[in-house]
Amino acid sequence: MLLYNTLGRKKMKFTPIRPGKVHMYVCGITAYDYCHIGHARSAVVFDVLARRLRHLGFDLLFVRNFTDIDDKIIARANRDGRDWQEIARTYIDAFHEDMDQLRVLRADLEPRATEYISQIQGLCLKLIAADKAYPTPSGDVYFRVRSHAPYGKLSGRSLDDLLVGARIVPGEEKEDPLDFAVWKASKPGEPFWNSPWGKGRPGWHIECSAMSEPYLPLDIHGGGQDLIFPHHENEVAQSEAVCGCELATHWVHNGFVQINAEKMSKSKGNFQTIRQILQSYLPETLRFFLLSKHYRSPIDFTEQGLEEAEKALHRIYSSLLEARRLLQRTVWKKIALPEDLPTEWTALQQSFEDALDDDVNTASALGHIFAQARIINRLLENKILRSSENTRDLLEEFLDRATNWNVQLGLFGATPADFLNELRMMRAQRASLDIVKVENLLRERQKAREQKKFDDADSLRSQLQAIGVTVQDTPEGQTWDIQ
RNA sequence: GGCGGCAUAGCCAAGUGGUAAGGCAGAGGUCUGCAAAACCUCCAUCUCCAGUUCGAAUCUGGAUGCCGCCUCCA
Repeated sequence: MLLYNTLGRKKMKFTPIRPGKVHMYVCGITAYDYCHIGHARSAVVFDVLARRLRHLGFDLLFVRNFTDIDDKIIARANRDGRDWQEIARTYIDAFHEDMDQLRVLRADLEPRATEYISQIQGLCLKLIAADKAYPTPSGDVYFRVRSHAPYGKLSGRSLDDLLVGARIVPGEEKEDPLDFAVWKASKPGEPFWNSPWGKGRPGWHIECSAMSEPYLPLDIHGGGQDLIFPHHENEVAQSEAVCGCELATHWVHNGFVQINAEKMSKSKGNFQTIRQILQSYLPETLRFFLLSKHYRSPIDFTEQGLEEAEKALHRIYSSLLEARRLLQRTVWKKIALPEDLPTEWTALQQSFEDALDDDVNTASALGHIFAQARIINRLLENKILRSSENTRDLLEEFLDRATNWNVQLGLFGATPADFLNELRMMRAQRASLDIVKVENLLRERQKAREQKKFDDADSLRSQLQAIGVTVQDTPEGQTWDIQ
């Protein structure tokens, strides 16, 4: 498969270092608040990559860490008057709840920074021994950036470029403004661990170097694009300074979720949490929305986007529902299908697979799914072909493919009738619809229709339409939906 | 200021040299007691300019606009 590599800035054929085995490390969250949809995107993107790698037969070891000690966690604990460890636990649990909803599979290993304190200190010692880092009188340890020639190779920056933008804080004990902390002396009242340099806690970047160390070299290292610099650049420097190998051969970075064409972030305060969105939309809607654009491009988060994702899901699930219904038929006839149809049918699924192999192009892959649904719908509509044995075979294959899509994308895996029902309820809730009133009107209309009082029936339909409900008459009776 | 990315129909969005996937919305038609859904048909020459090429949305140069990173951030 082709995978874009930030290191080199082009799509490259993905070949694991150890034949058949893939080590993938993705930077997880800092647990100090509920996850927003930016976190959701990153998680969903790497979830699909993980699913794809497994589908291709790779033995995948997927590691996603938690940062459970950090300035923000401490700040949050102080603000809420809670213990910092409790804060971290709370939001790690919330992360799991949210991600389970979004059908993001758990990583194989989910290490937490505080479980790796001794390894972190060990790394610091190695860096100091190699002259790559130095302690200061106040108990900080800094990485000596200028001692590491390849620094900047991932983010494509030169040290001199960086220096211009570097923040120079007076009174710091750094040898060079570019140096960054691998170990920070703790301030009074802050959590600390004893260390050779006094009481302190790890710097952010070193945590990941310590947690990924047992699995080096990594085949894939991932995270959001904002982590490229400085986080990943610093990780590269730390890890490669001591491990004698490349930290990772492939660097994969997902694009941002934007609001009004601007980056959504906590610092801008324009973020929406996953749980806020899930109050109004189904998890699968959000997942579909996030996968409807290529993972490296920015995606603009809008209500309209979610509603379109909803309609798109509705289309596929309706198709699956009708396919299942027709398959209940017991008598099938020998009727040939149009000549080019089987070829097209096979090609579409191949295109789906090819799209995923081309840098995880989920947007393209989804397009090929819709094209398949159209073929199915066409057969379902055709009064002659719908009773063909060949159609039956295609319908069965369609359902099998949906299972495959579910395995690889985490979409279309629900029972169609259940999904459509949940969707209707979610839409009813958004419209603050009085379900009891709807059902009463439906009953009246049912009666009117049975008595062939079509004017009354139409009037009731209008009333329902006025409150947003669209009624459909099917052979099984009335159904309704909200547009 | 340095580094990087993006610009495709009314909206969303694939497409990295061979003649524009898909979704939403819209128009006409089939089906229907009437509808809805579904199906059929229609709906773009790819920001602009200049190059390379038999041939470019796709490559090169330039212009314009938008975004990101350089400070915590998925």
